[in-house]
Order: sequence, then C-alpha cells, then structure tokens
Amino acid sequence: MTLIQQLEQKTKEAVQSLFSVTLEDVEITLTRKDQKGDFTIMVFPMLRHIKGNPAVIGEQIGAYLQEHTTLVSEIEVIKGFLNISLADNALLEDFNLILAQADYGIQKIKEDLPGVMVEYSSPNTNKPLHLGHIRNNLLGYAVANIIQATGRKVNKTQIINDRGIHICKSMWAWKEFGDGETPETSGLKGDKLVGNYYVRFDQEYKKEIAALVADGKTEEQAKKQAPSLIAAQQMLQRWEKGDPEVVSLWEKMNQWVYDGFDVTYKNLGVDFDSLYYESNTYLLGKDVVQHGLDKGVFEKDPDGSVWIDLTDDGLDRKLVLRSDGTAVYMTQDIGTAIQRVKDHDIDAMVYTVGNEQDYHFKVLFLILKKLGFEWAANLYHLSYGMVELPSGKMKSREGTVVDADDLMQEMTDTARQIADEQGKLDGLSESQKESLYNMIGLGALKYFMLKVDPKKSMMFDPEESVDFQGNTGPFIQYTHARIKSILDKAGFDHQNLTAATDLSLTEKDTAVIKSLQQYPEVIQNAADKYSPALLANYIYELVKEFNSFYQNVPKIVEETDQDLKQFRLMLAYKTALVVKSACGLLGIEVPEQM
RNA sequence: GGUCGCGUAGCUCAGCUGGAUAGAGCAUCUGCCUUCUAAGCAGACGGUCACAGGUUCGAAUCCUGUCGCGAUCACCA
Repeated sequence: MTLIQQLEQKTKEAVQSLFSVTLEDVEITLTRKDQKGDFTIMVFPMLRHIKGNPAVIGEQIGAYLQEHTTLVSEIEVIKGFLNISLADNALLEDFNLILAQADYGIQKIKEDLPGVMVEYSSPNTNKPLHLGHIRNNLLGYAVANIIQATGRKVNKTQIINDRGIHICKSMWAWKEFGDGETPETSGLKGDKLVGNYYVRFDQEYKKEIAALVADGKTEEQAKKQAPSLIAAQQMLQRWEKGDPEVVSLWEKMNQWVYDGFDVTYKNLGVDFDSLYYESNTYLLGKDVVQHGLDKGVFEKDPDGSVWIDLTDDGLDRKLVLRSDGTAVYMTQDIGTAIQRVKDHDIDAMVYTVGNEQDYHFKVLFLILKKLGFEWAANLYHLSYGMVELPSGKMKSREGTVVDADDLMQEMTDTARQIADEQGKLDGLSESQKESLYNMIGLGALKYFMLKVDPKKSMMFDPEESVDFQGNTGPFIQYTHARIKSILDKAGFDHQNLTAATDLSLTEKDTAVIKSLQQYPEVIQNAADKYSPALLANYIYELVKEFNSFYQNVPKIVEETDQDLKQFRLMLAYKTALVVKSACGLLGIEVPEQM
C-alpha cells in the first residue's frame, strides 16, 4: 500500500471514530510548495457529511493521525487544509518499497486479456514523411508504450495508402520525364525520388491548365481536361483492372518509397507489429453494407446509393456506398476495423489521426456501434493538432514543408555543435560521439513534440530550432548522465537495495522521494487520457527536483555518514531508473555520459 | 450558417476529475564552477487566466452567452 493510500485509510478511520461518519473517499494532494508539509488533506469536502468548523475538524483529524499512526511527524491546519508532514522513517520505508520493485511503475502484460491496436503514421506513398508525420508517429508510438505499461497487450499498426490517384500522378510523371531514374542511379532516397515526380506532375499540370485557360477554357474546365491528369486517371483505371504493366510500375515505385520510409522510421525509432495496405483493404466494407441494410441501420436511395441518417445524433446524412456500387473512404474504414478485430486478439483500437478528421471518426465510431459491434465502445480517435510554422501552415506548393529526414539531421547537427563547443565528449571515439549526437538531437525533438498536449496545435520554429536548455529533452538526458557519473565515482553497489530507516531527511531528499512515488499513477493517468504529455511533464518535474537536490545537498561521494550516503546513492540510482523507464515509454533514449 | 476544438507572462507551453498567493522554460537582469558533469543551481522581473454573466464556502478549471483563431460539414482521401 502506498503512503497516500495509507493516509487515506487512516483519515477515514479517524473520521469514523471521531464523527461516526463513513467517507467514500478522501481528497489528498501534494502540499503547495510555499507551505510546510508533504500532503494536504482537504477538509472542505467533508463538511457535507460533518457539521462544524473546518479548522477544528482538521485539527481533530490531524491529532488522531498523530496519535494513531507513525506516518505523521507534524500537522498544521490552515483554513480547511490539513497539512501533514510525514515522518522520515515512513517516507524511507515507502522508498524501500519502491526500490525493491525492479520494474517500478510498469505492469506485467496480461496475456489472457484482449489487446489494443494502436494505429499511427498511415502515410501516402507519393511523398516523403514530414513534420506532421513526426508528431503523429511520436504520439502513436508513445501512447502504445504507455498503454502497454499498464499491462495491456498492444499491436502497433499503420495503414499505408499505397493506391489512388496520388501515386499514379508520380508514376505518370516518372514515365514521362524520369528517363529511367532509380534510387541507385540518382543516389536519392526512394521516397524523395518518388516525391520529386509528384512535384514534377504538379508543375506539368499547372502548365497545362494555364495553356488551356489561355485557349479560352474556364479554370474549372481546364482543371478537368488537363492531359496529365487524364493520363493519371487512366493509369488508376488500368491499375484497378490489374494491368500488368501499370501494376509492375506501381510495385516498383512503392518499393522505393517503402525503402525510404524504413530509413526514416528507423532513425525516428518507431516500429510496427502489423501493416495494412490500402490496396488490400479498399474493397473491404462493401459486404457490411448489406448487413447494415438488413438491420435497418442503412437506407438505399432510388439511385442505388446507400446512406446512414445520423441527424438524430446531431450529425448529418452520410454516404456509405456510391450509386455505382463503389466504396467510399468510410466504407473502407468500416471494413478495415472489422478486419482488424478478426486478424488480432484485440477489443479496442486507437487511431492516431489529425484533428481535421474529428468528424469522420465520430461518424465511423457511431456507425460501428449502430451495426452492433461490442468493441465499438472501445474505439478512440487520438486526435492531435496541427504543427504550425511561424509562416503558417505547411504548404508543399510553397515549399514550406519541413522534411522529416532533414529535420532529424538538423537536430543531430545542433547537438554535435553544442557538444563540440563544450568539449565534454572529447574522450570518446568518433562512433560513440555520433551515436550521442543522434541520441541528444532526437531527444530534443521528441521531447519538444511530446510535452505538448496532443489535442492542441503547436508552434514549431525551424529558425530557432529546438532548445537544449531548460524544459527540454537534453536537460533530462543530462540529468541521467550526471547520476550515472555520481554512481560511478561512488562505486555504487546495486546488490543491496535497502536504505536505513532512521535517517534525518532534508526537504530536498523528501521532494525526490515524493516525486518518485507519483510515477505509477502518472503512467495510469497518461494511459487513461492517451496523453504522453502528462508523462513528459512528470519527467521534467522529477529531474528538476533531482537537480535541485544534487546542488543543494553536500557532495554525496564525500558523505561520511555511511547510511545517509547509501540512501542518497540509492535515491539517485532509482531516479535514474525511473527517468530511463519513463523516457523509454516516450521513445527517448538516455545516455550514460554527455 | 451548423458542428467541434482552442484562447493562461513579450515568446513557447504546464495547470483544467473545482481548492490556499495561477506555474515552468526561453528572453532580460543578479549571484554560484581551486568541478560528486554549469546542457546545471539559487534569485529578480514579468498575468484583467479573451470578455460578460451564472453555479459554489471556493472557478483558469464546471454551465450559458459574446468576441477572436482554427478545423469540418463532398457520390474526395
């Protein structure tokens, strides 16, 4: 039982004994920094059940706790706040419990329970990944880890949008202007090469539109009649018929893109347990339409198109099948969701998709619910805000797209530059240095993106890049490296993990212990809210407390009181473990030295 | 126009299951390296929590309205 739980129980006991009232729950928070005490018990909410003066009630409860438990050393009542100072040995005993848990905060996976599928990334295969994908990937990957840390099986997946007019545009332009260029002949990363032809298509398309407009056509006509677009559309039709020539080109160019994506994902440190390709799923869902019609969930219009009427739910009437019998995006998503539940042992899904699709997912989830799938209640749209640039939104036409590979390279370069200036890595080999630059640069980028509440849009300034000081990834990494260095210097032995319990602690000691106590709860909270930001901000608070401890407590290595020295070393040791564990959940690596 | 989301310090963001005097970082300014790693610590400066009502012992937090910004409302994906 944790300290807070013990306090809660004893407080209930006190109230029962003093006032003969049974409380459902007791509200306990950390005491404000500017007040004396560790935890604060709220008396105000009890007034509904207990009549009287909150200050007096607080005093009585406090006195009871002092008398009947060994947890409390001092109490102070201010208005309706009962501030409790914990006894040092109670804190130390709690710390010993934490210390004894090797995987502190992380639950064992319950193999017998159905898992959760987390979808993220889901790129189109006609261009490279960009800044927006980075936020998506980092969020999805972190949320998957966090959910897994609460003991649920997780399957990470992505749906690859490998078919459609977009890739045909690249294919057409490559055939027309490519002159047989390949990643090998050009030295270009495959996704970049294919992206170039997508841009090339657009240039050609624009040129043709201009010519047609000059010829007297309206803009609208020109957009539809441009030969390049018609050629791409024809290619798509040939692809759908299985034309071997088109399919073979499609396979070749997609493979180039996948090879490119693999490099980007690897650098970013994300991975997947399963893959879905749109070329395999785009026909799914059509059979469900009949099922929906039978159930009366869907309705058919005279022209043959099929709809669902969601006006009673405050939404619109939504198309699920075109009059020509072909599927729309919604149909496909319905079918894919059902397929995934068939394919894997899961009963819940998380979709990491930008908030511009809020409406789509609202409708999708509602339809699945109306179709009667029990797991439809366990679907969650991890909706995240745009990443904005100082110049506004990213626009590929204006060349303001921040490329994922370029960005990671820039971050690594910045890390290199700072480290070289400081000369802290001078003893290391070149390859060790490179690996550290990469770790630190990526750490800065990842923490920067993950510390922000997912649902909020965020500002990214490529000029100022990302900070390496203050509330940043490198600050956290630095603290970890610093602890490792202390442990080394002190010859710390992590065999005997028990601290003496008769020590006299300073505020700095207890602040770190209290911070460590919160870790399991923070993980649960982050999982419940699908918010890596909660975890990111917790790590920052923890390392801040540690750094303050570090610089305000006498040098641990030189401490002569052996029990105190051993305790502080273990405090540092456990802090490093929690930092590493929590950063690991966010996909951030921590160095032994920096 | 309907729906959804957001609006907190000069900037970037926490805090939002209601609790005490609203917190960090950056920027600006002060101190602290004869080193357990200064990518750090200690401090100063900086706020009408968009605005107006309401609920409550208590509101940045919950409710209503207004304003501002964004997204969305295709037989597109």
